[in-house]
Amino acid sequence: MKFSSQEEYGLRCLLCLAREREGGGLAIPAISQAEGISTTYVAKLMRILRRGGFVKSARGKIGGYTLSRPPDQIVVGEVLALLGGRLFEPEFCDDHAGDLEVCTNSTDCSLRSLWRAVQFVVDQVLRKTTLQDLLRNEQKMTFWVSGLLNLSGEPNLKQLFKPL
Amino acid sequence: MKFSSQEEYGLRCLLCLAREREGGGLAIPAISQAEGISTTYVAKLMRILRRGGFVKSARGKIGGYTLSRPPDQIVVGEVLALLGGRLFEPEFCDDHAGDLEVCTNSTDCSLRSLWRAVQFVVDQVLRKTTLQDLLRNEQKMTFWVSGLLNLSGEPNLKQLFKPL
DNA sequence: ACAAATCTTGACAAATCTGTATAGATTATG
DNA sequence: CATAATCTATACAGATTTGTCAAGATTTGT
Repeated sequence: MKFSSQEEYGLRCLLCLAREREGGGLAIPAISQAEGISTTYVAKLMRILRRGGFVKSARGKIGGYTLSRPPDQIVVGEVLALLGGRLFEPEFCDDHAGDLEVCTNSTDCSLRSLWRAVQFVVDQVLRKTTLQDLLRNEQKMTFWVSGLLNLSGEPNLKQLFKPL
Repeated sequence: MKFSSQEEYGLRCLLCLAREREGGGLAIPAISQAEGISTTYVAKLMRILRRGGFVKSARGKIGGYTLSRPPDQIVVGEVLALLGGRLFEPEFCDDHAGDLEVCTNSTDCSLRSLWRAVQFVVDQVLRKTTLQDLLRNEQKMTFWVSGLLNLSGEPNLKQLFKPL
């Protein structure tokens, strides 16, 4: 299970715009330079983000990209879903009918339940995280995340660093 | 963010073995038929699982594969880490020193913190899930997962089905 | 009208992931 | 020993993802 390149770089481009105060826009070359991605790749990513409704574009000499909404109203989970799809797609195992019906294939469906459980906990985090939240530095971000997870105090912080 | 094919099919092969009571083994053709995967692909996956220490193999006419340990001692998170790697690799952003040091690059590191947070909640689920747990049917599995997530009762169950 | 800077689009090449093919090594059984 | 069934290992082709290229369209300012 990995984040795709498109998810990582797309989100970085969006963060780049979020860092511009008062909705100031950026052109592709500026984003490219700031993030160290080629201009053509930035163009491709921004096109996806535009069609997903997260940014607006303007052509011409003073054109560029701006966020469609303030950073605190752009949910990271929705951005990642656009760039990389969802972990658990409803079509994963279609042998069942109804919302809580039990599937005929117990093997597939125990996987299905597991996939859904993972999707659920991931959404718990990503639904509550906005671009604005990602503008903090790492230390603040770590404490904030700790709060998200209903952890409190120093000892639990260490859990964030514990390997599997 | 997706589970890879290798993660899904590898875990299915392992589940196939777990379903054999009393550590009875299975040969590649049997697993292939049970899961609908080609024998050659099963062979490739089982090789990975063997080198990861999750199964033992025996060659010859009465050979085949068996789990190295009982199903309740095989942690799904460890299996998936072998088959598909980790979401958050420690090398993700190496510009920092020490465990709680703040990275110089605030952008990279807010992503780093986010990735780590997602990894953390995923591990919360996958560390507590064993092959034995996955042998339940979907309904039992859904309730069990609900307990894992500190949810309780019918209303919260619905959360598992809520889209992003 | 023209030029310069910008975004837009589809096609393309390179890298990675998926799944298959093939040849070989090991072991039980007669 | 011979055979048949098994696992082992590497190499290979197809599909997908990643990232680039090139030609075009739009807008500003002169």
